Amino acid sequence: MVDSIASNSEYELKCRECGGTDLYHDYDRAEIICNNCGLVVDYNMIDSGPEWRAFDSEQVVKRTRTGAPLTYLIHDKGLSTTIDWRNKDSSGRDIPSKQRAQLYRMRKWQQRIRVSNAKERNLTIALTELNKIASKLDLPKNVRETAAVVYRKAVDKGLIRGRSIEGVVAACIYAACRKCLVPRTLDEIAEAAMIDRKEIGRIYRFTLRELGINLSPTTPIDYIPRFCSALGLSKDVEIKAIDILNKAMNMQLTSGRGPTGVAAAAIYIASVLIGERRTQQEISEVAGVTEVTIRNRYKEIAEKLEIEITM
DNA sequence: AAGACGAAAGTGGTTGA
DNA sequence: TCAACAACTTTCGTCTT
Repeated sequence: MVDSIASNSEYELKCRECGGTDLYHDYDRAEIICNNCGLVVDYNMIDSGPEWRAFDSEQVVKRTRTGAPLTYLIHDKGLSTTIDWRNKDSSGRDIPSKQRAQLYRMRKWQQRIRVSNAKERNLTIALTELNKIASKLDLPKNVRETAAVVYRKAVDKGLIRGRSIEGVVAACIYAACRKCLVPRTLDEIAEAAMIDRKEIGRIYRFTLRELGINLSPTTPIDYIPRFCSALGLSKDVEIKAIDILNKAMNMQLTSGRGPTGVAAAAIYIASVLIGERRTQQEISEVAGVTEVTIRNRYKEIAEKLEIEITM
């Protein structure tokens, strides 16, 4: 996330996904959210300005900085009161039996109010599921938040009815990964969520259409950092691979090709050129494509870019 | 022996009538 | 709804290091 702060230097912020400038600065949560497509543009930003500087649009936002951080990952955004289950008062003494009964009733109502209607209940289940899947995939927090935002929109639009909560959650995660430019393949998500890949894809397309979200197609470059680190390759290889991809994309060598296959081929070429060779099989495993595809792609690229590969 | 290569047949998804 | 189609996969025999 550091580089995104740097590249969006000096608050000339646009959503890097849809280009929208309608950004919601949530200073309480230290996040910037695109009102157009729901992307969590940035998080953990530092509010460097003094309290009184929030004078225009931010004035509606509460200026106080106290309280627990809000999060979209808890169904009530972390705002609820929780009543302790222990029968002790604040100084640790036992609470007399008369008041215990009252406390019991309070807890009961608290529970009822906290998860009051169908939507709340749905969110509770879904967000738990979301975190479970996201943990399996080691997804960073901003991706989870983005997925949660998308899911909330889906619930508001009533898109869940007729679909499984898990399926929609998986689709939201898939979308969030792409929005945040850390794409996972449908296969990876399907495995973590234990849902059929086709179903996730179907729900994904449906959700995007219904919510009017536009995602630019993933580029092979988005996959490079993850694949390289999975292969234990150095930054040099990564840079070289991205360099190759940029040239290849300029020459229209990537259109119509699966981005993972192209990324795998670029890494293969780069690893050979830099001298940190990985076998086609090793790369094919992390990229989720076959050696044959890597071969086909890298033949094309090497030929057109006139790169000599000596074994 | 491992890795790379490439032909051939099979598969799943998109497109256009 | 169906057939055509391109991309990709699987499989397998051969070549190279």
